[in-house]
Amino acid sequence: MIELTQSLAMQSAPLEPSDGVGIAQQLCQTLEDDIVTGKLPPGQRLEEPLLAKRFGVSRTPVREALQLLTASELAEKIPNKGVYVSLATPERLTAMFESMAELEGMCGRLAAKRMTSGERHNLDKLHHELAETVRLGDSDGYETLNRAFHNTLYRGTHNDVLVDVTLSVRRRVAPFRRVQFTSMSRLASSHAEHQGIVDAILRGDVSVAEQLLYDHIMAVHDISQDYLISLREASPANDMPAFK
Amino acid sequence: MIELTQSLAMQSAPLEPSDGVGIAQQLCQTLEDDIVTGKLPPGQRLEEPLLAKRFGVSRTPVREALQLLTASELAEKIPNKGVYVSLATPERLTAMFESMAELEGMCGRLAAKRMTSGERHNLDKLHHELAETVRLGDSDGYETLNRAFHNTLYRGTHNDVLVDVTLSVRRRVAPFRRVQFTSMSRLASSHAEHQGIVDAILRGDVSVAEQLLYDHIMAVHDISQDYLISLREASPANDMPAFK
DNA sequence: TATGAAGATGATGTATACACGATAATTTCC
DNA sequence: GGAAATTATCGTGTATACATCATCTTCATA
Repeated sequence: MIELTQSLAMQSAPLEPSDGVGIAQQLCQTLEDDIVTGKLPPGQRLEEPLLAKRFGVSRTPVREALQLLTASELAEKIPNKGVYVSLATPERLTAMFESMAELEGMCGRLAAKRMTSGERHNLDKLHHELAETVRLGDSDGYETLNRAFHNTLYRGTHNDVLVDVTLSVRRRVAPFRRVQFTSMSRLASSHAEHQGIVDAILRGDVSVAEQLLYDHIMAVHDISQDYLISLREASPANDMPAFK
Repeated sequence: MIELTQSLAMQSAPLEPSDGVGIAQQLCQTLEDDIVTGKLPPGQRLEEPLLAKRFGVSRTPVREALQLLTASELAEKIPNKGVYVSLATPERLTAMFESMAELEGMCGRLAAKRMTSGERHNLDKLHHELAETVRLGDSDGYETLNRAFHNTLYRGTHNDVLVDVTLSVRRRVAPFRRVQFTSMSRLASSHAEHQGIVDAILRGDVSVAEQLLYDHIMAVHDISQDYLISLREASPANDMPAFK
């Protein structure tokens, strides 16, 4: 628990406001990364004064960043009691992954119908680049390219709202999707699943694309569920205050 | 344009902070209502000092409320240039309704599979209550019950995340869904569509429930699209500043 | 007269200060 | 000695003040 407190209290880079965007967005991005990578574990309290001191800014942009996190459901705000990193129960995890699987399937179905030949070619190219990272065992590279692969699928729907919705859910599950890439065998099987997906999309097979993408996400769910349960057995009770 | 400015500048109820929740949430709710009802038209600028004066509060909770609106995509924030009520092009409208239709269909499919007998009974009861409002021509009552009807469907999925996502998209399309209820004939046909949906759900017919719900939403899309186009013909150019 | 630059005006972005509420520690009473 | 109440401390909620940026006006110049 000590290093966690340090990660909150320790001073970070000055975070100049002269950057392209505002301070709050940078803060939000940083906190989001820390949540996804596990530096800020679920249930962790996010105190404004501490964060303000850590980043060398006032509470105002910190509040804004915390509100952004809350809006994307990565954190929960309890009135007069502070903001906490969202806590995942096995039920919530299942709900998140099922939603993600449904959305991915939906995107795949629409993408198989609507993608231009250029977009289909791009998807195929990404798929081949992913093969390289699998061969090298480069899990970081795989994660990056994998994100691009799925993004391409989403955008293939040619529906900006659907892209937004899907991305918002993906951000929510990101902290739990990530664990899969630590396993090399999962890297390979993930890529194998992609193969069928790409084939289905390239030939415009909407129902197969939908089904395979659903299964693709649900496979990750099973892994994450196991991981979460093993975590909760290790540290039994997480004491996040309930609402009122 | 004069009455619009007034609706922003005119002082409103004092908005005491002693209420159940914070000031920002109340502000957000009020502004959301004003957007949905059309008092604040798309493209309208939302200036913090004006709103602060109108509600008799400082800029801080106003900023928070505007950020909440921005998070739900009802408004757009342009750095250093202010917050504006989201502007809908026909393309965005179609994207929103298609997403909504897909999500409703998905919810209907899962609800048809998972609803308890009690939940199915509730849905049927709401359907019969809706019949009453149609008979009376009570469009306000219909709108309220209709919301409850669809909410029951969403919750029937037993997936909180999916409920959240669906509700968030519904809030986004709300300003454009609303116009349908001004037409009496639409009230009747909407209710007629519900009949088939309820039947499919009660007998657990997943694919028919999904398809009928998709069509049900897309019917509203057609109406809204016509309405939007007629609007844009009336007032040609809406001058919302572009990003940079 | 048209055009462009400089100043004025006002809004947004950020920082600081105060008020309220919650939690925790200490004291007091049983 | 233990439990309940009171006070102390700290964080959140709100208000206000200052800095920065955008826009509009105005005046000078071509």
